[in-house]
Amino acid sequence: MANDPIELHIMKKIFNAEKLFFRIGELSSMTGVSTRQLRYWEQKNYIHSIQRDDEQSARVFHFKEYARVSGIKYFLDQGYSLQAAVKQVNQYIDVSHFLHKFVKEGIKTVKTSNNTCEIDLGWLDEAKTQHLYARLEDEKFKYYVE
DNA sequence: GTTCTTACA
DNA sequence: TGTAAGAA
Repeated sequence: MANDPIELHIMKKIFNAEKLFFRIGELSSMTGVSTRQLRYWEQKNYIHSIQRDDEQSARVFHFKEYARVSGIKYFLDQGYSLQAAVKQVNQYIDVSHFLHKFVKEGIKTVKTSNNTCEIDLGWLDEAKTQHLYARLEDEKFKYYVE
């Protein structure tokens, strides 16, 4: 069974981050950002919570907001203004989207056995005559065309 | 007990 | 941005 290819959509089901939600108190203790700040940042449209039934009900934040808040907090601690910190975080989130897209589309199948790994990176050419593979050898990835 | 808004420092 | 109030 160890040689069965790993399917990425199964991994996504095993760890489905889309289902993670937090209330303001949790998000605050997770990030070290006060609830007062979180409410203010949301009012400024720097972060967003999920649609509420009415303005009096508790905010609910998606896990992606945890990454955003943590990022803003990081750059704030580095001395950036709140505005500049948000701008920095937006750039990093853009990069993370590109990387996610790259992994999602670029990795076809993964085979593993005994601490080795082979990743099928798909067709190398338009004519689809050659596949590009990455293999783990001696703790390092090497690339092959076959 | 937690979160909400509003208001003041 | 922190803190305190009273309500939900």
